Amino acid sequence: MRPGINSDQTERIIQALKRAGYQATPNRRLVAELVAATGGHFTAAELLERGRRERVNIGRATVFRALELLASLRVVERLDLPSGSHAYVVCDPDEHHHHLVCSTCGRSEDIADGELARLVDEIGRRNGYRIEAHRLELFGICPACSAADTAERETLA
Amino acid sequence: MRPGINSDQTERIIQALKRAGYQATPNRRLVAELVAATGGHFTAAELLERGRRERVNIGRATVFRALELLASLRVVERLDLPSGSHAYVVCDPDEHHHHLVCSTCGRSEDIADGELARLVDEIGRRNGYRIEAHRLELFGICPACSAADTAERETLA
DNA sequence: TCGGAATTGATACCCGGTCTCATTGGTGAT
DNA sequence: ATCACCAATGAGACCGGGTATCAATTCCGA
Repeated sequence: MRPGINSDQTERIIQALKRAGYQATPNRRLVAELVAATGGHFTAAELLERGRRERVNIGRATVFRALELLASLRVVERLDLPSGSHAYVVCDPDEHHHHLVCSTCGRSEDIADGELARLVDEIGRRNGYRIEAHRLELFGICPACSAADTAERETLA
Repeated sequence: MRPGINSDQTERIIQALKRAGYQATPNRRLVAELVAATGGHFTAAELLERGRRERVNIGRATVFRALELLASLRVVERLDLPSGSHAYVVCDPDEHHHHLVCSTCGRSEDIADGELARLVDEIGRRNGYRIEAHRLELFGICPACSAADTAERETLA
């Protein structure tokens, strides 16, 4: 992990906590760091495991609570993978967006809503629904994994 | 429930099962009927409960298995509600589509992919991802619930 | 009618997440 | 510095949705 980049992000998360009136306790700092240290998605169980490597006594509930808190601040978002399981991703709390997730390495990109808003409006109008929320999730192979994949294929051939 | 409409749909589900080489057992017929009898989404637990009202000894696993089977045939799809819980909806197995779900009554409409495909392509290209799957979910208030809501509001006023 | 495969029910289990509750720690007013 | 109080924590029980196991049944084709 590149310290410069991630400690920035850690700090941003901590600030978000404080701004919302929550304490920046050591546990929450730890979770913030771990979250910031992943470029992609992670499960609660993974995070817990990583957390326990640094602070043995951190409770399962504490990790879930921290994640829930971060989710409520929109610093983190929970996504539903095609497999049916859940994962969390760090993301930009400031604007409505969607996620593009690499199914190989788990890396995730924020996608601006863009034209989708128009499309969603139109669908609502056409069906007479008052739309309250929408969610778009994209899954695929990221450039790096794509490259790695073809490289491997070539070595085998 | 209107027999004409739903027995058609029940039959379609049964046919799909047979076509795929599965037996149309009494249990599966029951599940098919129950599924067809709902206009909107339902949880596995609800379905089980309704099932037990008609056939006391139907097992929980059997219901889950039937649902899983129908899902694999794309007759039914599992969706992730904003609340985080899961629900199932009946839907058209023949073409890729998305769902518009009423958050009040649970009714659900199939939405054709339409322009979305183009948008998805473009996002993939822009990010260098090879997109494998995408999912759009819309939540809102259906016309009927909207109407009921304003009606109630007026009586109160 | 028979034999093997498919289906079933009961039940134990698993996993992600939440609840409870007693303890600990932090914070702000004094 | 002290104290009172609320926020946060850990342990562990609990819960809900779903799956695995396994023996008993049912179905279907020969």
